[in-house]
Amino acid sequence: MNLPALQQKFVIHFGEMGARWGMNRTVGQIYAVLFLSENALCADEIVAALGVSRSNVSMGLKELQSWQLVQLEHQPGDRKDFFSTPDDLWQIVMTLVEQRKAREVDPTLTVLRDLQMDSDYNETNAFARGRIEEATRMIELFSRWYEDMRDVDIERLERLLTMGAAAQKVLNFKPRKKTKKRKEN
Amino acid sequence: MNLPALQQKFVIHFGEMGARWGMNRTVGQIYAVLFLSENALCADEIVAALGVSRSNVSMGLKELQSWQLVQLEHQPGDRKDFFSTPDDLWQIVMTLVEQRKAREVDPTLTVLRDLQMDSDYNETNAFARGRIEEATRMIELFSRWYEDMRDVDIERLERLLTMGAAAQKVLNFKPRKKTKKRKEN
DNA sequence: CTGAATTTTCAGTAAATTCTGAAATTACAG
DNA sequence: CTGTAATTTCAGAATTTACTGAAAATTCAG
Repeated sequence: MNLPALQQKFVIHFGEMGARWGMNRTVGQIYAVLFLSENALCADEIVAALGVSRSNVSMGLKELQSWQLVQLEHQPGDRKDFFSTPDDLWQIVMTLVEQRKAREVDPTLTVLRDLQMDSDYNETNAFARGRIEEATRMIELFSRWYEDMRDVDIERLERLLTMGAAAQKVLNFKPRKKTKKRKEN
Repeated sequence: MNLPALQQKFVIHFGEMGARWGMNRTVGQIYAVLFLSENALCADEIVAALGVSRSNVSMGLKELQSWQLVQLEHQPGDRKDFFSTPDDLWQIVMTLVEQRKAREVDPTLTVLRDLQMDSDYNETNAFARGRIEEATRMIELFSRWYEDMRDVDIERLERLLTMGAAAQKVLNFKPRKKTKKRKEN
């Protein structure tokens, strides 16, 4: 890997995280390199930075495009494709959230609804039915909230988050539930 | 797999999702079986339901315990371990969020802070430094919000979500940003 | 068109992860 | 203690996923 030591740490960390975020290591690393770069980079520059094969970078960039996490641009008089990440970090976060919702929660909601349409849904034991319905309601609640919040911009977000936290504190006149799920390892 | 057809669909779906959620297929399936079961189950019952090896179930249950997603109990006069999921779905969701935060965002915050402590941080190019600092701020913002919201219960949450969404609509007197990140595939 | 530059595809391989069965360990009733 | 039930560990096998290099396809200047 051919990068200043500090940036390399960042890139390696994002590689590890990428793996936990449904991409893979290389994809995470490509993203990290682009994220730290002021100007858009072409595939060969990424190859040089990461020391992986050209084809791997090509596939990684395709993956990032499918996540809409990366922008393709062209430079005058150059035939190569150049890639960059949005300047606005908040937009990046929202895209990530949108994509993960689409990949992780929407399909579940679809399955849950399908199950409830199933002809022998009512044969299923009542407890399982209750669980399925409860889960459906919970996901729908979040989905509706997400739809409402989707386009909020970052300045407004800071206000809303503060507001939400304050509201929570105000509403919370009863003593809090004992918090037993704090981890200590 | 030895389960009523409808429950089997549910279990298989959660297996696929489990894989996207940093567990693996079997772990997701074990969780799904427990989630749909009114009473706690022992390992052999899970083996029977899923048709995987006893040792695989053992490892899966250990993993679920490390996520604190599963409770171990004992039944009078029985030496086996029995496992169940919390009755309260909201608690399950919060545990998931807590755990994913601990696995996906906290380590990143640590790395970002470390980078900024690094002796040659100031040698790093200004753009990259800006990105790192911006990312740090964003994660800290969410972390603080999360801390405030962590122990809210579900009835209160419904109010807060509604409130948040309403607040967002009220604040949003300016026209919304053009939403260009909706995917259509 | 032609051909050089660039990107993409893909079959095969490498690497990583998951799963199993057998053996080891633990837990506890008698 | 002893013996049996139950759980865990772990080395190797099976499966899945990631990566590469070579070949194919695409793009576009001339």
